[in-house]
Amino acid sequence: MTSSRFAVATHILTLLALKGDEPLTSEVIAASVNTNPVVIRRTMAGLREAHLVVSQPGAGGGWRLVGAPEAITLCDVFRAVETDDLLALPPKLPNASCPVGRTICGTLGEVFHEAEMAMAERLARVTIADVLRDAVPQSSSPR
Amino acid sequence: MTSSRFAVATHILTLLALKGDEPLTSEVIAASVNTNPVVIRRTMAGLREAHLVVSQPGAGGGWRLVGAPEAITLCDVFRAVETDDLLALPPKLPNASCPVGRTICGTLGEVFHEAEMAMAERLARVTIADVLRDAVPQSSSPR
DNA sequence: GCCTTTCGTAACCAGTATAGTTACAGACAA
DNA sequence: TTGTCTGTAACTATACTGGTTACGAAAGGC
Repeated sequence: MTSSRFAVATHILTLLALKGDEPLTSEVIAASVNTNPVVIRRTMAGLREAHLVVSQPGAGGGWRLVGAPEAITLCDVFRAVETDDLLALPPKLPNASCPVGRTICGTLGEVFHEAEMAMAERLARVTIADVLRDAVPQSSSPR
Repeated sequence: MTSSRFAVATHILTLLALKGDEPLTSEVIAASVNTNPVVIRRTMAGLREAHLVVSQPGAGGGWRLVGAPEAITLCDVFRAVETDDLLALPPKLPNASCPVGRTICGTLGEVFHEAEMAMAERLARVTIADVLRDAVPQSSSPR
């Protein structure tokens, strides 16, 4: 199981998309996510590094979305906040004197990578704008 | 990040496939995986419930594969040992008085499920026989 | 320049999960 | 009946997460 950082990050970005250009403080965001402002700032660190949001200290400051909600996919969000692999290899190396132990990590490493790519591709088909449309149906005109 | 149970379970099943009908004890398996026999038995519990292996107590006992290695996919193995969802929703419910907080869990729940299904489909395309072929290339005749 | 607001981050705590280990009861075969 | 296995409970060390407090630094209003 992953941490909930990915879910929290998506929630935040959707909230920022809803508010448009108005900067939101960590405290306001924390009230919607129902957690602590520090937890929000911790999550935002990854999003800022990925250039998905910008932050502004001082009075009247807060967080703003960088790009268009249509241009941010959930895959981008996932990559920004979730650094570890989802599927884990064993903590200790297997016994190299066994033919299976010698090869299993390489084999599984490839398969795991492909499986994670398949998941990422599915996430890439959903954008923050899609998530926002679920929250505020009238927020977007049908194409 | 998941536990390493999935990787360990795949290792074990490949080992059982390599040995054919000869039953392997937890101790022998533990030596190949490089861990403790109890860790092995713990992992096997899920595989036994899923009818992927059978166990036999007593002298000359141990573990044997139930079906053909070609018939066991990594998706089967994953489902047998990994019970939790991979992608997690936040521990505390969001604020229902916010339009995003009200809907985000439902929206993300669907997306997460679809993403996990995409991963499972990829895992279903690999069998224990495939993994074994990586370990012992001559173990299988080319089709 | 000073004061308020806000981010940025370190530090710490509680809860939880995992892997590893010991211990022992129960099942089975020779 | 004895030795060999599985099955499982219990305990430990370790690590990660989320929550919290605290405080420094940046920015803007007065």
